[in-house]
Amino acid sequence: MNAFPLSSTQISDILGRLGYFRDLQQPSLRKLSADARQVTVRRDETVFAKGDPANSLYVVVNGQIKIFLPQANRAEKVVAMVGHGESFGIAALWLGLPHPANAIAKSDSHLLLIERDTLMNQARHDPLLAECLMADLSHRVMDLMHDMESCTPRSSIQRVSCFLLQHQPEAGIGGYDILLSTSKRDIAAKLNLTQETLSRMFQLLSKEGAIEVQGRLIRIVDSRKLLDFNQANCPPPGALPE
Amino acid sequence: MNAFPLSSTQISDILGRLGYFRDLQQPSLRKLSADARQVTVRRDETVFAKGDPANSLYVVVNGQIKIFLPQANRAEKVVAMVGHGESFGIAALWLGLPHPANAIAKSDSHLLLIERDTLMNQARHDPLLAECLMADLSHRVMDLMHDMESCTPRSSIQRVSCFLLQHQPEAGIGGYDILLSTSKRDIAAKLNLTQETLSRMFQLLSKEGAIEVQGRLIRIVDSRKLLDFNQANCPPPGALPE
DNA sequence: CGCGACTTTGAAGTAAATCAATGGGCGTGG
DNA sequence: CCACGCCCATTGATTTACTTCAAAGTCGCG
Repeated sequence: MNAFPLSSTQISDILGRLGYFRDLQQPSLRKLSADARQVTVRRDETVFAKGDPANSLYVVVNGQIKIFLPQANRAEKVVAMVGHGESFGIAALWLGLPHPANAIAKSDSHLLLIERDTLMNQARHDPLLAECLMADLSHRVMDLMHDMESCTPRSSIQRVSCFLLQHQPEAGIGGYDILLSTSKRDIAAKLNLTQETLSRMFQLLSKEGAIEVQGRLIRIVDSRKLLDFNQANCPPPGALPE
Repeated sequence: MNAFPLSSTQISDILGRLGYFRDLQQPSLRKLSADARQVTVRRDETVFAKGDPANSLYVVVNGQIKIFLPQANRAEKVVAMVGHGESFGIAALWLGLPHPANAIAKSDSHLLLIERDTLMNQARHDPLLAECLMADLSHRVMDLMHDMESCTPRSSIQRVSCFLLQHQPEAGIGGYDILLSTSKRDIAAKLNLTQETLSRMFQLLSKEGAIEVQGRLIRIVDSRKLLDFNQANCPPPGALPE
């Protein structure tokens, strides 16, 4: 994890274009940039580990960071994939607690680090910043809820169909495409499945004519069938209607 | 869900004593209380369902609310148990999104409802309130991460031991007591287990001398053994008699 | 005392993990 | 341009841990 010297105004520039802080005013941006630094991390490099103190907010300029919980048996539960313009590490930072998960780079990445005190002080002075952060945290909560929803059902076919349905652009019954944000191995880890099981489920859904799989591109052909798989108690067709 | 008329100052009083808003100044409290209302919900009554619009923040004065994701097969995933002085519904509220989960009363409860606009406006004016809300949301994120950690491991014995270890007061190896906040059925639903499996795991841990169970009181006798169960790839060879 | 809710116990079936090996895609280097 | 190695994905065979179904046992409370 190499520090990368950039002028404060350069950093302020980058920050301002990041969507995350899009609505912020110049003075606030400059304050945040004052002692911010940019770092580069290489693929597979650890940004922080579970239990590390949370001293700064991480904003992803480019690349991709994987947030995951380490588990026994070398398994891991993927919590989030963080990409361009998104941030991570805010909850632990705000409470002054150790990080609850690991963060490693899936590809070479550039990150901006904003110091804890700087952020908290500025949030106290700028309601707009506080609003940004609230919105970010709220999104995190909603994401985690969706995650729970897709990784807790008993059967794997439900987990997978739930996941695919969550990526539906609008509540409708048309078809749509999903480009997986990461490898199927990591998607499996997000759904609490093995890659083998995920593969088999994709296959099953393909055979049923619900989806088509081409590498990382999943084409949802018939979302109604997905709904059936999601709701039904799996195999017995029409077993328990109410 | 019956509305319960209380004067604004009464509500302000209650709010101020709630820990949640402990640090707030009087003027802020009064603003929030202005159009707040108190409602009573009876045991098993639904406060809101997944998909309902989020119009207000809920603060629990007394009683207990269960937040859970409905699943196929009548199963449910318990996300949180909310008790005295805690709040729920903030994430969806802040983003103007529908609630991601269901909320029902586990026992007769009194709730304070604060309107969305009131809360957001006041947060813009009072940095202290914004801080409170940030801290609350951060806690929610941390809780959800812990939840993930305890409900995702493959084996049920790991789920249970992880859960028990998370309630350890300090990082140490001494013994301690846990008073379950709700029924074992709901605890099982939180860990994504059936009540039967949870019961069997408690039994196993008791036989191993790691814990003692007396109703809702769990006495952790030897947390090191719990750690073993948590880390090991299930039963260490020979440690699990038939 | 007796009812209902919660919990425990038992027996059986199954879905998913595990282990193991093959196949495909892609970049590097010969 | 092909050959090689690496990583990711797929496929198959086996095992077992968990759910499910069913029933008995406990606890608390009117």
